[in-house]
Amino acid sequence: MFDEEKYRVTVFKEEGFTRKKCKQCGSFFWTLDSSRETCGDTACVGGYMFLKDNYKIRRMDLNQTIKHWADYFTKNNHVRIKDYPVVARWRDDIFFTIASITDFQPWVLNGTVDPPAPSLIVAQPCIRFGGKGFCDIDNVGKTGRHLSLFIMGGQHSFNSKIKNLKGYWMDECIELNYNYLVNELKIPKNQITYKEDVWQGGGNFGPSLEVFYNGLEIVNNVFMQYEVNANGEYREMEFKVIDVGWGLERLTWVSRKTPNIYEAVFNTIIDRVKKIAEINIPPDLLLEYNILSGCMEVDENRGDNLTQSRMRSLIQRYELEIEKLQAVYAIADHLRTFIFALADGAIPSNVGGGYNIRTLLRRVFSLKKTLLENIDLFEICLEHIKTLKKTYPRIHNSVHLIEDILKIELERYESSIEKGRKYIQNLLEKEREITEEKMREIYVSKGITPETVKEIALKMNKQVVIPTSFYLNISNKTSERSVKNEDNKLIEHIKDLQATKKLYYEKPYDKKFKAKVIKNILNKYIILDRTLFYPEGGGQLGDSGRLNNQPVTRSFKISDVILHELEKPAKIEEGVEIEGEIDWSRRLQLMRNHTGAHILNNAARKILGKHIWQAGAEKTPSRSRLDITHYKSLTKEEVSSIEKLCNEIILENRKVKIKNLERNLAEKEYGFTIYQGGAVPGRFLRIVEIEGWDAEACGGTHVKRTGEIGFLKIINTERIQDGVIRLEYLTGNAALEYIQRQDQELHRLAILLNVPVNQIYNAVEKFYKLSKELKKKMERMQKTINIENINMKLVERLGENELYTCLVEEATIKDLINISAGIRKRMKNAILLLFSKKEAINIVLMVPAHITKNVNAGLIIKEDLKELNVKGGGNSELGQGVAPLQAEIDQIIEAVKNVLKNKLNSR
RNA sequence: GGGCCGGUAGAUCAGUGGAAGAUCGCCGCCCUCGCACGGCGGAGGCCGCGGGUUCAAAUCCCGCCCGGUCCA
Repeated sequence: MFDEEKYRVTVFKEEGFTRKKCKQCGSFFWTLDSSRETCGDTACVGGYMFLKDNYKIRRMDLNQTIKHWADYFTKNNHVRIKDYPVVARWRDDIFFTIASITDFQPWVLNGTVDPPAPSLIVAQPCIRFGGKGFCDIDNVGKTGRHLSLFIMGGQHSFNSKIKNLKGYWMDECIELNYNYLVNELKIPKNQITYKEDVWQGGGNFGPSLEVFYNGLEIVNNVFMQYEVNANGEYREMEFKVIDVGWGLERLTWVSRKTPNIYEAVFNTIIDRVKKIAEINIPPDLLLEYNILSGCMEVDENRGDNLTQSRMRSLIQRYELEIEKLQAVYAIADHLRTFIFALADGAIPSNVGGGYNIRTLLRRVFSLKKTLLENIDLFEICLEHIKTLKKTYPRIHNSVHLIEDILKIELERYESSIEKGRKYIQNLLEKEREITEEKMREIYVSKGITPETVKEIALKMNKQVVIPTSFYLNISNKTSERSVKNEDNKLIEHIKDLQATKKLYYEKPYDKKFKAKVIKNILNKYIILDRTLFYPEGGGQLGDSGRLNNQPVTRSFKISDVILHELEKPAKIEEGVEIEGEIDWSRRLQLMRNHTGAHILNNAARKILGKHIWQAGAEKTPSRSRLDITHYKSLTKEEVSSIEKLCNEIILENRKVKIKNLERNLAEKEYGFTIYQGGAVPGRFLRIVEIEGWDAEACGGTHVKRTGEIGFLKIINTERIQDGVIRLEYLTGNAALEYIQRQDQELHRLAILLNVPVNQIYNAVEKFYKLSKELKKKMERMQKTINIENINMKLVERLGENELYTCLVEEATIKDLINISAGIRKRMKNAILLLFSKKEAINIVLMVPAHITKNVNAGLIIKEDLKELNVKGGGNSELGQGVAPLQAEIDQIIEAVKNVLKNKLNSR
């Protein structure tokens, strides 16, 4: 796409790099070694060849690497900024921070917010679970270089004349980086190659140069320079950005020359586990094996057959030990990701990013179970924390959770496996084979893999075939959601209008205002130059009220224009001044609920731990709810502690301060906990701070002091999904009314039961038990009943059988059946025809088992009594049915008698 | 966020429109000097909740709640 000159930077000219074409992959690359034929990519050079190099490089651990790297760039005019959380709360398109550039998307890159400095660096932990070109979890442990979490050394420079940002561009960038590699890290220069590539994403693109050290990519230099429009035309951007990502763990690896990246970064953990698991592989053999392992990416080319067989022959006698060792690597990696994610507020769950965390943990459990029974996962986590906290002190946030969550997740995993095992055993006993269809259903609905099915089948001496490309065929057939497009039509009407002035921020306690009508759309939507009406947003409902006495039912905004929706069409002329009034009691209640949400959120954080984040919220005047991230249901005690703490904050009558801050400043001053409500757009953030308690970026309306909330009552909590707890709460009048209603109900109950309120529970328990006992007693009596004490009449002798009938007062069908069964026990030959009158005439016909070859009781009721308006059915021994109240019982008896006579005589 | 599977005795589950079951556990009795085993008997159920269809619903339909699981 770009020609040679685009990549020919000053360093290449000065040092004498030449451009060559890789004989393996065909890419162009730059090198100082005129005899080199390959670009330096892992597969092209046949593995991690740098491990065979004899050059001495300073040995560093990961913390030292980060410091070494950061020191170099800060000495060279870069500002080091604090890294962002791994959970990307400021983004609504991704769950995790996947690159250092993520920190600046979208606000810096789209020009809304200025970067903290023209040239900066950040040691950004990034999590990648999969996706095209990203780390596939299956590669971790096997390829020697893949990690599910890695520290990306982000090196960024921003260039814009308009914004007065004077960064640097390609020449300077490559020179700077080249000097670091050669002079600081002491990597031999003739082993360094620069591979040409084109980077693109999000409508932007530009040239990139990937830097390899003899088989290992260690830096990628991306120069975002062009943008593409809808027609495919492109033009140079005014705002140009350098996006360089250093693989900091890879630098550590290069410095230590261990067989793979895991041994370099997790060495303390791996040494210990190796002893426990008794893994002993000769070091030179492991090195040889790992040099080749770089070509074994699971998703892409699995390495050619030659490499595979060479690897196999290398480890012949150590196959199990290699497998174990790779499990150790994967576990060490996964647990590091787990604790990092936990520290930044992610929780294992069946939805969202939490699901990735759960999958990761289950992989750990499974590897431990099959290969490394004796290792202690919690200890490994603690070891990670010990190392990581030197650079990332916040990692400590997760320490109080790890043990508990590991325990809970393990229990869930095991019970899930156990359930699956039973289900499969059951299925295999009944079915001869398991179809592919069934296999798919089992996996999707119960999470049992075909491998597990096969394993269980094998133990039962049954054959099961695992379908080919099984996992590829699991696709999601989700229906598209229909999008409400009424708002889209409105966009046409408002696109040239100015932003509405927001009076509700300046004067949050005003009820009336005057404003000019800017536009009237279809006599339904009114747009003013200014308004007190708060538009729906941030989980808070919009205001209702009146405009010139016309009721307004809803207010909402499209970009910065606020629309007032009228209840019924009204002619409000454009250009005139009108008077508006908001429904104050409703607004006040919304304000109480909103400030209440902030208090509640932090109270939950204080009581339950730092992993608590807002996961959603809704505030209506009557009822509000706040969803928080937490990994198990709340106990009654926890709920009342949270409630108590909330009300203390309310009683302390703290100030609620509101200020607008530049995004960078707000993040710096208050930290990332300001993003409780999710992504907030714009350069300035409106920070709502409850003095000494909580600060959040929030566009809602709030009371001035917490005391105005009056009282906060949590009325219900539920687990709406794994990892998310919903708290329903009320404030102010609504809370009081709720308590009063509860109180009234209790008193009604107390009067009914004739006991004091505090004894209601005991009283109800007593009555409940009594009613159960009576029901039992009744059934027992019905079953022991005798013909004599129930007024049975003999209708007819039919050979050895006798037809009896009886009308039982006040009996249900079920009673009749119980009575019949009771009599049957004593009189084996009786044919019983019982009736009772309730809403209709109930009929039960019970015949002895030995005559059912001739007589079918159910069929008699169903077929032979049709003419008498009897409806019903049953099995051969027992028929049941009903007839209308006015039917003649005698006629029914007569009919049954005749049918029986016929059937029994004709045998 | 979307899809799928499930909720029946203390536990594990069977029951696909016609009398609510099995196994384990629990209680009592027999056997034994005693225990375990064995034998006999018994207790234990709002069949998740709420509607609907039907003469009749654990069973069919709709909604909700709860649990599990897969995919983004």
